[in-house]
Amino acid sequence: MPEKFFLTTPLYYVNAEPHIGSAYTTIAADAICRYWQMAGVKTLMLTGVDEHGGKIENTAEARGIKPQEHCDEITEKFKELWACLNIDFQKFSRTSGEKHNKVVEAFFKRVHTKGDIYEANYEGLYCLACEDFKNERELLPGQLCPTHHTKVQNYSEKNYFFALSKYSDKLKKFFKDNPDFIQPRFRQNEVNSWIDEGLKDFPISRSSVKWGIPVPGDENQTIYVWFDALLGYLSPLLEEEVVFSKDFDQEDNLAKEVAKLEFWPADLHLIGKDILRFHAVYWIAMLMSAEFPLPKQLFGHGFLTKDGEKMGKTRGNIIVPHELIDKYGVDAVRFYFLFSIPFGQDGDFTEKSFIETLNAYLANRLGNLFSRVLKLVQTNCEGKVPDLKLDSSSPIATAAVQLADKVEKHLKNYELHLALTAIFDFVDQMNLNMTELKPWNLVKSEKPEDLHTAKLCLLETLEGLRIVANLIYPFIPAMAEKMLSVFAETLDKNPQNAYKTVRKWAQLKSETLLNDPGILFNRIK
RNA sequence: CGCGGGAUGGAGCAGCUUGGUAGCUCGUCGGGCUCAUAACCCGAAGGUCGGAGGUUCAAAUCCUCCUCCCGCAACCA
Repeated sequence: MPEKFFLTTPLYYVNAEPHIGSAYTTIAADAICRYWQMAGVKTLMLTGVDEHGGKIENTAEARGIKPQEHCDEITEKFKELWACLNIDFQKFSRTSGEKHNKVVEAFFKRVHTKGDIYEANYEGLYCLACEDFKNERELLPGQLCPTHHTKVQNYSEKNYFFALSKYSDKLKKFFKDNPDFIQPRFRQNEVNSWIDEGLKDFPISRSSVKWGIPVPGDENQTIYVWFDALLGYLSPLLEEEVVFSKDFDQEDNLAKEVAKLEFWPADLHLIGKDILRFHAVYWIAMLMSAEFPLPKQLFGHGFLTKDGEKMGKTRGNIIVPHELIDKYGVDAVRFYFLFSIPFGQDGDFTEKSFIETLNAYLANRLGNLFSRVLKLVQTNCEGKVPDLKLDSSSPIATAAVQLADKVEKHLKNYELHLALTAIFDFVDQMNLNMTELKPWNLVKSEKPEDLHTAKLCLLETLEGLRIVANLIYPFIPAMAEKMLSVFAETLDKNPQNAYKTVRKWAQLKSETLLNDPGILFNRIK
């Protein structure tokens, strides 16, 4: 078990309202963090927004409002969505804040002092209509801008460059020495090939963008968004009085403060595969330059498609998180994405398979098992925990106490879907066990030993469900709480305390009354 | 030869790292049970694992080549 766990989601770009992709990342992050938190690890989850850049400037302008207003609005939507999705983050990072600016300035100065920032001319193809540089590959034949169909021009501007090329060998060695750093492992190949192709210094300032952090000592340029945004993982951890103190950006002060931080470096940067380059190459090199402690792991998950197609506004096939939540509930959304997409790979969303999965797992298996056992306990045991001695060597008991280890193993490997699969294998086992023993028949028998067997079966199932409820909590907290409320009279309501009993058998107190939670998850018709 | 991922019964996927006669969910068909949310259980039909070669006693799993799909390709969030 780790000593502490600091996880970040990407800082989402506020160019548009939150979409299902951001929600997916954040749900996964939340499940991972909730697990460690429940297991007693000191945990910090950071999410937030990335607010600077020319694109935001343009979007705000198009809406006829100031960039800051636009950012504030979109930021609220992100926060609201995280609340709806039951996301339990502790830090929310915004890159438009004054404190963040100070941190970025100090970082810039530090890297500059290390000799890794220099001025040079950036030459590129510029589209006057877009007011933006274009990549040769995206141009139409004849060097025409793809949006404006006008010819782009050669253009040269003075920029500040980060000396990325200096770090090729160091990065190479770092990834070689830390083979588990990039997750899933297959993504390491891609990173290696980027480095092998040769890393070029890249410009980290823009003269055309106003909405950004001014380059220290050069008010005509702003710092490139990525250089700024990545530091958003750090700035919220530093205290105000430290950042705003007089000599904060002098000498090694920033480094000293970073060294003092309890949670730095991040144990996991959870990101989408699209921004792997920025994290695996740029960010690590930036931290190397500043001589700050490096993160422990990077996980690049896959992308979601809808009905086999890439989602996009132009295609009009975007999944709006709120629509799904309103229609099916938070846990349904959380469960589907965590369970039915092998974590790390791309996954497809179709409403049909969404509904099928939820019905099969949440309603037919878990929900139904709850219903059947509680009904039997109600009619045959006066709704109380049967007063019997449990055998801790029965198949159900054995599987139950081993379940936590399985779940934890998969969680450590970020195999969230397998963690859930393990839980449901156990649920299946209990369903099957009941079907075989037929307690509903045994209770009608004249023989006392039959009645005993029946009640023992019910008690075992209750114990098993107690463990399931605890272990499934990080994934579907709301439903898990509903399950735990059944045992309210006999269990600690705090998930952290309840979790302590997850590897132990026979924890329910005899003769305590069980609450009826009603239907756990309604079948979707 | 730019890089990476994928191609497995009707649909969606797991298995491939550590080779040994293919597994899950949904769907279909037949049966059972009745405690339960038309649920649960059993059984059946259905795949020679994209194609071709190779290594091996043995390959979905390792190697080579090919085809098709998707993503990325460094100022793109």
